Amino acid sequence: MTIAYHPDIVEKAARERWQASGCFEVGEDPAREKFYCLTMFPYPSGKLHMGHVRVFTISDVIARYQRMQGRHVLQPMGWDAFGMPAENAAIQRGIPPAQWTYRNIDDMREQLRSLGYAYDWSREITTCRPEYYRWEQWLFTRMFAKGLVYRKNAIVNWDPVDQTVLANEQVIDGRGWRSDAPVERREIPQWFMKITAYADELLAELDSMPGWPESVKTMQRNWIGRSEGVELSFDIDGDGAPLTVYTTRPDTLFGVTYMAVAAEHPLATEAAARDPDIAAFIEACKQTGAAEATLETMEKKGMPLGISAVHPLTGREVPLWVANFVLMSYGTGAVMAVPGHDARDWDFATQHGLPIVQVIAPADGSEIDVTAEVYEEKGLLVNSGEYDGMDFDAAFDAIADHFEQTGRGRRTVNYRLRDWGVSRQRYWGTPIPIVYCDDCGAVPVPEEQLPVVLPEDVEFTGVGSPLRSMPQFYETRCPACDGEARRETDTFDTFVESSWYFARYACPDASGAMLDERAAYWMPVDQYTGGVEHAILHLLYSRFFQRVMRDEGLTQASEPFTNLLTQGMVLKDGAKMSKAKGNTVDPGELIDRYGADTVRLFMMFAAPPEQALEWSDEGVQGAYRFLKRFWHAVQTHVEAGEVGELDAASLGEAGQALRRKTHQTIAKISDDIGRRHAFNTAIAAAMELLNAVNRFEDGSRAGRAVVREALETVVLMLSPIVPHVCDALWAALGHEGAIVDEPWPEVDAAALEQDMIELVVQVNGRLRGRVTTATDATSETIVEQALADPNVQRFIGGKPVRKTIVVPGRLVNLVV
RNA sequence: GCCGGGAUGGCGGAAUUGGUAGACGCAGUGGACUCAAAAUCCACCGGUGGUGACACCAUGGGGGUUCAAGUCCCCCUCCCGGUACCA
Repeated sequence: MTIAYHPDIVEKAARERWQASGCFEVGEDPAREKFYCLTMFPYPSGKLHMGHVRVFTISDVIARYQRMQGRHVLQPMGWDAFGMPAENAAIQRGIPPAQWTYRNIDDMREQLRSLGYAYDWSREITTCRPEYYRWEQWLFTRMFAKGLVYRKNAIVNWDPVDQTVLANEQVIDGRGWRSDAPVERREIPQWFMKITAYADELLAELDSMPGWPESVKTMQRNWIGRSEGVELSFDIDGDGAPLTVYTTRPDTLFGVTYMAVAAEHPLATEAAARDPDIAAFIEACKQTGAAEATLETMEKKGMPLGISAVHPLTGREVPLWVANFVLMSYGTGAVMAVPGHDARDWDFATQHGLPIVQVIAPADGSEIDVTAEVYEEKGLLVNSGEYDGMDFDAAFDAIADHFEQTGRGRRTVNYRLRDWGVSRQRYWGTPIPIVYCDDCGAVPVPEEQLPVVLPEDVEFTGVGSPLRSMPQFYETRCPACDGEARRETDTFDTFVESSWYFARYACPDASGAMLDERAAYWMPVDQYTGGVEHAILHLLYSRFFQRVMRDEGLTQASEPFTNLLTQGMVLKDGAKMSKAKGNTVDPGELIDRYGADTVRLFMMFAAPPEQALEWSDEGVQGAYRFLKRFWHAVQTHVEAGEVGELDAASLGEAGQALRRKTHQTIAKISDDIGRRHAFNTAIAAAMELLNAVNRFEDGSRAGRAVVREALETVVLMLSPIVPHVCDALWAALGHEGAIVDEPWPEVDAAALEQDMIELVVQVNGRLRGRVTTATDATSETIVEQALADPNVQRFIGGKPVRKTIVVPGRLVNLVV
């Protein structure tokens, strides 16, 4: 009687064994090759969701696989614990954010344990703890000293009813999510980090990061958006100061028919003082959210300011407009408009009846009509005076030279990337360590006074930050002059915590420094896994912080993550699983019913990791069914008794075939997991091998030896994916040591050898037959055999064969 | 709007470097076992025609390159992610 598969018993035993041996808790071992495997840490929202299970399982499979490859593997876990949901929960349920967060962490840690991840729990990090964020505050003061942070006004979404700043997410169709009042753009002073100081390095290094997906690198390049252009100034009629604009297309300068400035531009403000209609328009521009998607998709509107600029080359006057699509935060807040050769300018000119002139002609001499359709390609200059006939490069240089020589402009490199605004007018975050003094200004909190501790026991009403009504928090003395002073009540963007946590896992208990020498051993992260939604912000900020820490002498590496895997979302009924849509599946319930291995197996089998995964209850049952078959196959094999020595030389044809399949599968799965991260096809290959074992009928001692090799191979290779059941099956196969300490199986090249091979025969590229030939057959022999096939002859139909193509090991194509 | 990604049977997906489209699994159909059901096992399983061997059609839509295209190029549609205060 075989023992039945009881996942609850098997999984509990395996986890107890791992815990007792402490096999996943690692110190630093310079003699061994390290492998730092990291998952983007979760926000403790309350319960583990399927998206978490997916990303953690992917990472765990890689960690366990690398361990079997002999590497010294670190896989830590922690909590991105600050953030808005805790404040929302506090408003809705009257629980202080800290209490809500710590409770969630405890719940989620238990759920994570039930999934059997190979974590080093001794390194757990929680970002809302003062012992963590004090180093973030410390680094900020270091950056302050180096001039890498500064304060300036920036635009926020303002809810005029709730009297509070709104996140973009809280603005729904231009209205506050709670008050339903139309939001306003408002300028307030905020702290910025100079990420642009590293823009060139962040961009250049992308070229030498082969371990990152091209798509992510492309997105980051576009986000940084380095452009080479010219800043040039237009005189304003009357005697105002000249208006400076930035353009990447100085070759189109003669096509300027109007200029446009942002609503916040000083020239617009001046005009508004004269003209109430303009004032009203600017006011209307401010009645909209600050998100880029909102600004770029809204209808393009504008008004003439009633003043003109003087074209610096032609001397002609061009009208000056204020327009809602010009961004104050990019370039100079003003643009020269070339409607003939810029799509946005073209739309605006068409709408407002502004002239459109052609100044670029296609290099191939074809005719275009820019009044009918915009032409944005580079070409040859026309209607451009002395520059006529020049191409883009020649015109760029000639015009840039002219402006530099006359002192009216200069070549400039511009970035789309903006400095990182880190101030948040929220409570549940890291306090920004600044004190404001009437005499000394903004003074950073000295190191010995850190951390500035966030009070956790607060009354949370949702109207403004509680810190602003806590004099015991904000009343302080100036660190410079000891006079009366006021603490900053804004907190950091939560992206700040997640921009350096990966390094802190190396030394989570270091009390005297942000990082110590252990970081030199573990950094950089070898494999980083997380959602593609973080492709730009989190990953760019982390690359920035890594460099700031490097320049502070805390770590050597410039890049924090050597290899990056961005996994897709978990969908159900075609939509992302979310509480709002009510289509969530609770991992806990499934683990109770089928066990963690079934959930892990389904997650890894249902789709490749980068792709969106469609949830399927039936698919989970299929995974469970496979594990039962797997279990049964090993148990029946073990019960059949003793197994002989494997004698590869004397095997029959069927035995040889099964051995070949076993070793082909080792090669396939090693490549699938190790190189391609194609866990779904790795599992499919394991299933195929198990199917082959089940079909294999030789019950002799020699036959059972081949079966044993196949089964041990499958158990070893599936152990990163379904570690609990493999732990039990490895023991069932008579091994005393734990499977987590076993090395990955190796391919026996001799087992792969084959005398005969089947080739496909095509006629004119279409499949017409198959031939079996010797593996080393010559092209002539293969073609001869192919021509002997009657169906092939039928399609040749007596016509002469014009060409034969032989693809070794695959096919032969006869062209007639 | 802009940037990135995606679309293959009834469903999830496979096809790794341009070389047999549909591996593996799910669902379904038929059968075995059973008093019965569940579980398990076996067989079939893209569409059309054909008893069949086979043939034709088929990888979101349209065009192109090639002996050969799901894969490369051009154009288009729809869906997803990001868009700087969601994490």
